[in-house]
Amino acid sequence: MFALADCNNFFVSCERVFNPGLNGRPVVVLSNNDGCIVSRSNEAKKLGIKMGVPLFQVRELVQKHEIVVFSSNYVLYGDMSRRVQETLRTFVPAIEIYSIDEAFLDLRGMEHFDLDALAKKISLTCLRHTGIPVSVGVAPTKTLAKVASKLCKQYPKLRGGCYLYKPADIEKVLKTYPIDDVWGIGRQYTKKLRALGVGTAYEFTQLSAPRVQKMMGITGLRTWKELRAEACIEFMQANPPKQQICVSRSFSKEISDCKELGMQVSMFCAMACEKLRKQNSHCHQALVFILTNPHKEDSPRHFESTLISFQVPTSSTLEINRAILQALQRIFKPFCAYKKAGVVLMEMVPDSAVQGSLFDELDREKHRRLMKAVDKINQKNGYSSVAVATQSLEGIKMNRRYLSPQYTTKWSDIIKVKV
DNA sequence: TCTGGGGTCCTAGGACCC
DNA sequence: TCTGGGGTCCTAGGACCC
Repeated sequence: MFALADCNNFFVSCERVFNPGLNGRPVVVLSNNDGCIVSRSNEAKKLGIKMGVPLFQVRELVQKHEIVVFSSNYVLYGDMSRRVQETLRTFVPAIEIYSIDEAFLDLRGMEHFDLDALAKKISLTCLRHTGIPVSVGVAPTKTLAKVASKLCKQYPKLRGGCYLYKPADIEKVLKTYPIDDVWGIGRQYTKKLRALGVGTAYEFTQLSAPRVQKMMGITGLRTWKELRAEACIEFMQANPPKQQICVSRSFSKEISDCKELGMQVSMFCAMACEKLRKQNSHCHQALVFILTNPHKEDSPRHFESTLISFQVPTSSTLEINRAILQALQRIFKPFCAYKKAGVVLMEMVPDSAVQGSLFDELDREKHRRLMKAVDKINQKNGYSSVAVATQSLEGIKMNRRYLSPQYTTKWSDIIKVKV
């Protein structure tokens, strides 16, 4: 058996923990740059606010119903996520962190426990310890555990925990479960399946295996098997190092000045390199890209990227930054208004497997020690206490009009309680 | 006026090798 | 006149996830 612990409306729930006056009111949280709605309270969902819509398209609705709006506060959400994870770890030997608001729990070998009671207990404990409501679904496969956790959200009677294992129960649930809510079935497959008259998860399980494989490949077949209670998506306790690391942002105002753009890109580069070192990797390649606003029809559109290869894999911010800024010079076009830029690191190798070169001119040991010191200082004293001089000192040019305090990570933002 | 930011896996087809 | 058989690697594109 596997469990999925899924935080309900996670970003909104984080805001509510420190601002209980928001309970019962419609609340939404925006993406970076205050662009789109990425988290909604149940009240906001009921008002018809869709996931991912740009804020400006629902402005009227927001005003009419006095929907409370927040910019995304990832420092807060990251910290709350860590607290939930730590609570989960106290219940099971192994958890797989699937995303900022979801984790799978390995319950293999725990079948003699009352798993329904356990699920409810986990949910209640998370709420008590962190203030975040969590839905815990337990089932024989990961895909069915996802189904079960969704049931918790639909039926408050379940008190946050649902154990779905009897074949008859599974069949009953799948018969009313919309196909597009199944994990692994996205928009394209939904369209194809609906055209075949498959509207529920149950109907999908009734197709033949070869037909499913032909239409949706091996991944589709896995989903099909999982819905039929045959576990085939592995439980991954340790998350493997990333094969790509990307840092990119949209800007609040378009940038036409090469130097100014360089300062932003330089900062993305430093952020990406920090992530790279954190997972103990070096990279062979780096890519920088810049683009103009694709939504603007009348001004010149431009997307450009360039790839840099390093002879010897590197994780030095200095080396990568220099190469990236040179590359940026080559692709930058004057008279273009750039709306977004990013840096991607690729072709990773572990620190321990770096192939050196006889003709290397860089003192890599010196860079390594310097980067280690920089990371340590920044970790202790806060983000970009020490930075490359080409980096922007003002941070990212980003709208964050509705930002909440950093309640849990900044002394001055900690809530004061009056006695 | 205003439109996010990260990732992964799989497959088909082309280039190339012997 | 006739024109093999087996393999690998790489890339782009398409699907998916949160």
